[in-house]
Amino acid sequence: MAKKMIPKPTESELEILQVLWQHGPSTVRFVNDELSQRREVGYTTTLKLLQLMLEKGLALRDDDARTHVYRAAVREEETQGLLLDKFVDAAFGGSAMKLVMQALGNRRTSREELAQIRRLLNDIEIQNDSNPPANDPAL
Amino acid sequence: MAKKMIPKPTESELEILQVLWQHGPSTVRFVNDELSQRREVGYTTTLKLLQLMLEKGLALRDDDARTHVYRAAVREEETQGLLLDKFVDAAFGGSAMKLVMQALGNRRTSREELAQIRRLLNDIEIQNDSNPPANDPAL
DNA sequence: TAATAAATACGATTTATTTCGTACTATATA
DNA sequence: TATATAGTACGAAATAAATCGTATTTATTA
Repeated sequence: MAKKMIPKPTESELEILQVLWQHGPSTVRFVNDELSQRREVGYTTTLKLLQLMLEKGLALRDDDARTHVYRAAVREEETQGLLLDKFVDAAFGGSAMKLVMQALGNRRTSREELAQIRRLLNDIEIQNDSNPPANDPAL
Repeated sequence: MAKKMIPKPTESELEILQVLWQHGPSTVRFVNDELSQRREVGYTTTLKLLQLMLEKGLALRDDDARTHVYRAAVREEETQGLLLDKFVDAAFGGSAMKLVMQALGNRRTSREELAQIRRLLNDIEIQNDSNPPANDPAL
């Protein structure tokens, strides 16, 4: 039996998750204020979204006090990874490479960021070398 | 005045665009056959989608013959870039860096692909050097 | 030529998502 | 304490997207 089967967040839910990830446990008021900085959104709309997220298992809440406090029930990296997979499939026909090239090619990337990527690349190559694939043509 | 204001394709429309980008101008029948390999979808559903895409300016068609031929009206890289921007915002809080690190970190990347990225990194650094930002701390 | 098959057109339904109004309850304050 | 304020609950409307059924037309073939 599947453990929980938490669904993929919708656009609006993701927007809220960003707030919760970034700021930690928050009241509806706070989340709504944050969202309102980006676009117009009614208080009860945000409330309803958070209630739905609770039902879906995307959020948890502490309702001991009158003013409830919500927090993310899904981890940031995990969720991003999931969404990334779907996105690579949907928009790049499954090629993560094409996505990376686009992301790097089409925007300004600072020296520090470039260095960061180089370090990651090095790490990956070390991984590859100490753990070569069974069908490595070099073998 | 905005030139055309072609809307962002929906999930299903994107799926169809992938077919058109990959195979070129296609009949409804062909597109539907391709989609059917991935999931169940009725012929008239695909037809309707293509008709909507035509209205929205996402697709063009040649209806000289009885059997119409549709083709993409938007370029692949351009559309991917647009969607990528939105996605980085929605899922990664605007940090393309985080996205790239995730994409590279969480999946197997071959030596050839790694080399390809290094080449791109080099190109970008050369660009940066010949065209340094006004507030470059190194200056 | 009559019947069958293959295609388009398009309204209508279904499903998912977002938004909001209103009722109700608890707290704060004049 | 009475009133105003801030909060939650929740149904329902509004919107967006996908799906489908059926009518109609054109081509194929028996």
